[in-house]
Formats: sequence, C-alpha cells, structure tokens
Amino acid sequence: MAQDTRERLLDQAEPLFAERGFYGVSIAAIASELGLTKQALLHHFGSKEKLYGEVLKRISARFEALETASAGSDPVERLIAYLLALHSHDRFSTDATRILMRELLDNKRRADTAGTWYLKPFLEQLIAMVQAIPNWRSASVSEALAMVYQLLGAINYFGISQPTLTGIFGEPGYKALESAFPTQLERLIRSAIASRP
Amino acid sequence: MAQDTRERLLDQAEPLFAERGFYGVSIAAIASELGLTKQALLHHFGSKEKLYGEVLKRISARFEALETASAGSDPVERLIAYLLALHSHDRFSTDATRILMRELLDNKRRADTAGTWYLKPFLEQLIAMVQAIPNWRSASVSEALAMVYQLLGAINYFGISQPTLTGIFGEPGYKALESAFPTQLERLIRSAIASRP
DNA sequence: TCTAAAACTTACCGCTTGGTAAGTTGGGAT
DNA sequence: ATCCCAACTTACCAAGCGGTAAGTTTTAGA
Repeated sequence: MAQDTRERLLDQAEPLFAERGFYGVSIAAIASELGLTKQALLHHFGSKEKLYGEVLKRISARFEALETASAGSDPVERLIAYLLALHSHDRFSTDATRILMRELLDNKRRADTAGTWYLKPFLEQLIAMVQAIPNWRSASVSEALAMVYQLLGAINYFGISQPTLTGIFGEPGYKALESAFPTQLERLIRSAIASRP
Repeated sequence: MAQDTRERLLDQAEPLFAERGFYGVSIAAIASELGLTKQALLHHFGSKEKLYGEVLKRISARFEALETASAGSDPVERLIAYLLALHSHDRFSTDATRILMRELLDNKRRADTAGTWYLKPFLEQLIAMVQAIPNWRSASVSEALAMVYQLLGAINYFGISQPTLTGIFGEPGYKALESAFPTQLERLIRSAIASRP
C-alpha cells in the first residue's frame, strides 16, 4: 500500500509536470488530486526536486525498455524500426515526450540534476546503429550524430505539437496529418540514410 | 524615452522567459534588472500575461521578416534557402526558438492566448512552398505538411539542444556537431524533397 | 497484545508572488 | 503660471509557495 501511494503520486505528477512544467505545478496540487495533503507527498519524496527527479527517472527507464524492442538483423531496418518505435511510443505517452523536451529547455539552469544526461546512452546507441550501416561506416561521430539527431528532432517535435496543430488545422486536419506522418517519416529516414554518397 | 523603457523591458524579459519559462520568472526580477520596480513594468504592460504576449508578438514579427529573405526562382532552392535561413536564425537568436518551443508545450493550457497560432501563416507558407515543387504538386496538404514539419522539427529541436549536447559531448564535441549540422541538414532537405516518387 | 515504525494530518513559518491603491515627479502644451 | 498626463515610486495586500515540527492514526510483526 505504501508503494502504491508513491506510485500513484508519480502517476499524478507526471501529466501535471508535462503540461505545466516544474514551476507551474505545486506539490499541494499534485497531492490534493489524490485527496492527500502536500505533507503526505513530502513524506514520500522529501522535496519537490526529488519528486521531479523520480518522475524523470521513471520516464528514462521506460525509454530504455524500448531499446530491446528493435532487435533485428539488417542495420538499416533496425534503425528504422527503432525510430518508428520511438514515434509510436511518443504518440502513446505524450507526457513523457513533453517532460523530456522541457528538460532539454531547462537543464541549462538545472545542470546539476543527475537525470540531465538521460539522453547520453540513447544517443550513443543511435550513433552506433548509424555507423553499423555500410555507407555510414566511415562517417565521423559528428556526422552520424547530426543525421540521427535531425530524425530525433523530427519525431519529438511532432510528438509535442498535437495541441497546436489541432488548433491550427482542426481535429480532422490533425488526424489526417497524424496518419500521413509515419509513412512520410519512414520515407525521410530511408532517404536520410541513403543520402550519404 | 517612454518607448525606450518599454522596449528595454521586453529585451530583458525575452531571455529570461526563454531560459526559465513563464512561471520561472517574476516580473520583479525582470524590472529590477533595469533598476526599476515591478510596478513600472505593470504600468507599461498591465499584467504579466500581457507582457508575455508582447514578447511573443515581437518574436513572431521577427520571424515573419525572415520570409522575404528567401525570395528566389527555383521552388526547390527557395525552400532550401528558407529552411537553412531558419536554422541559422535559430543559432543567432536561441531565445526566440526556446520561447516558441515552450509555447508549443504550454499552449494547451493557454489556448486562449491570441499568439497561440503564430505558426499558422508560417506553416501555410511552407505548405505552399512544398506544393510548388514539381513532384510535390499532387501531394495532399497533410502529406506536404508532414514532410515539412519533420524538417522544421529537425531544425528547432537542434536549436534548443545546445546545453544538453554540450553537456554530453563536451564543448569541442558540440562545436564539431554544429559545423557538421548544416551540410547534413541540406542533405536531409534535398533527399526529403526528392524522396517522393 | 504490545510495540514500533510507516503513513499520514494539522499547525505553522518565512518568503515570494502578481496585483491594487495612492501618491510623487518631471516635462510639454496652453 | 498652471494644468495635465505619462512615468514612475512606496506602501500594502491576500494568496500561494516549499518546507519544518509535532502530533495522530494505521499497519504489521514478534
């Protein structure tokens, strides 16, 4: 039951932090949504910062679980599968995408936070995946990273854009875009890979 | 002198909002950096929300000014020039990129804010530019938008990543990436355009 | 059944927040 | 000279913030 409340607090905190950012949410707001006082939350996590850290930790753990999913043979297909998995993961847990994007924006200031470089193993793996591709074998780290980071940007930027795009193009407009996206994304990935002479 | 103070307040507010977000900055902090009290700021802008709105307005005005810069003949080269201009604009005014990215994250909550759809004319122009390209003439709006939005994502995501990437790969690592990026980006754009059968 | 720790609550605290109210000052037009 | 308005300031406020301290209830194990 103890772990239960802890988990439920994290479950409440995640979407709130995603939507309003660290400063935009009070610990009282998080706790009260479960019918608890903020001191119950402080009992479990000690401080707001630590709570946020736990949320971050949980998210990056969930992301790491994705890695195994894309085991395959051909390096090109592996990379594509991985990136497409990332995209569909984004669509299911937009909160995570949003929080990580916020972290990207905020971590200049909170550079001390441990979770700051959650991206590191991630990016290193991606670089390795790129360099495993025949015509990218001779690519420098920077070159490989630049390419893959652009794809990552394409995926994650779209992942946080739903409200805005719906606002601009309407619900049906967004739906159409959403269904056109993966095909287009795969095309982009393939051509990005193939683009190297 | 009046307009001067107003402008100077906006100049102060912009980088602060960029770095800490709407909730992360107090109006007192903004004003005091100019040796003023927060009431001077409130005198000029009425409320914090309105100040933020003005900052946003100024930024999107600046972005619109970019549009004209890429006038050219060939539609492919026009689009490329435009997107590359966007990228180098990002590098010069990271604050603007960061604020717009924050807006993308926040505007679910502040959907009432007028400036919310600042992206609209932007995206519509991009769509038009894509559909002006021969092999994209028959593309649906969704298809064209999906493609161009991916490129936009690639550009803007990188635009806010400097602190994180420097943290992960070190200063020289980032510098190398930064110089590899435009070449790679142009390659990506060209292959994205060419990718349509 | 007793004990002790975990899981809370109530009561505070000092500080900061955005915003209002009521002046004060200084320059320009009449 | 005076009137006036813009550009400020000082004073104040209620509400909210994260966090501490000290108590109370619930749960679980010996």
